Amino acid sequence: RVDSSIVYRGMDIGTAKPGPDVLAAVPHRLIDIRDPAQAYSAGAFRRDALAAINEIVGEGRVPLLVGGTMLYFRALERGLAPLPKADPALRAKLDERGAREGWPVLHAELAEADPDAAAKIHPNDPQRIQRALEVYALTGEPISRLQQLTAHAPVSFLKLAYAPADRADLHTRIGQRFEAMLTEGFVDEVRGLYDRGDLNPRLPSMRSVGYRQLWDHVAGQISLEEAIENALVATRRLAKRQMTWLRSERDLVWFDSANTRISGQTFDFLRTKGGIGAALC
RNA sequence: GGCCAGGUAGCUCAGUUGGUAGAGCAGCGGACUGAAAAUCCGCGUGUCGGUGGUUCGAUUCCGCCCCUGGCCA
Repeated sequence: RVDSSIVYRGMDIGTAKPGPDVLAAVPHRLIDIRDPAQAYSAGAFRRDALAAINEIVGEGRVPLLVGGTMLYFRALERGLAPLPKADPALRAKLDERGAREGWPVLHAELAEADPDAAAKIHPNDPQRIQRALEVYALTGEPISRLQQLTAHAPVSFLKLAYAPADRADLHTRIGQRFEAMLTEGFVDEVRGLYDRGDLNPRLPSMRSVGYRQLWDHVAGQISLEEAIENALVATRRLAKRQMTWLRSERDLVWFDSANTRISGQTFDFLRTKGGIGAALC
């Protein structure tokens, strides 16, 4: 699975994780490999995914990659630069400075160390300013230079996109899916995570769509109605960003909701082609 | 049936002493290299309820009609 949220144990309903019956019938990788208190990353995904792909190919089988975390697909396909991984202590320090001095100040600092990166990063984008400064502090090298060393992945894909052609239809489906999640007990799932006591809303896991908004409700800050509306808005926006990624992909075969039975043919096609499948949903 | 208050963007509303209108939210487009379900950037999308009249010009003023809410019958 190419999915940044489904990696977390105990986050089942809100991530639309496949149930035990499906998992038993179709072997899935990269599910339930992290606790919600931990972080996952594009780099970790790339490492894990390549290992899983090698293993599956070694068994003479065809790996099928499915999911909607488009950065992970891109990291896998186009590779990642040799950058250091996150340094939580350093990030905490930068966060603190950003809150106190304002991110434009840190952006100005970045402009001194790495003008190229600063030119590409907006002064209001804390996450990227922080990352660029982090890389510079850790390596003494500008991130803009290191990114040029990106090595492509040793794999090739057949890329299939599956998305409703009509936006109104997409929004209707989002509403229905969220309704179903609530019926399955999504609120209780979030309450359980809240009650653990060691999680907080700044964690990557708890920033996930649905969890973040229901967390606000469970914490008593907003009503359930508001939380639901906020979650729906966040889901629609997520879907829109995924569409933006898909539109920027080349060599993509599109399917919409009217044409869902693609697995049989596609799989045969993949076997004869000897490639690796990728479904971007 | 009578009186009053409203009818402006998808929603909630502002505004124009008469020169065809703007905020928030929603929405749409884009960026994206170890947090990515994240983070950030950009964009008003409109028969100003309808129809006559006054006027060089009406969303704005006047008449009639329609709709919504409240009060009185």
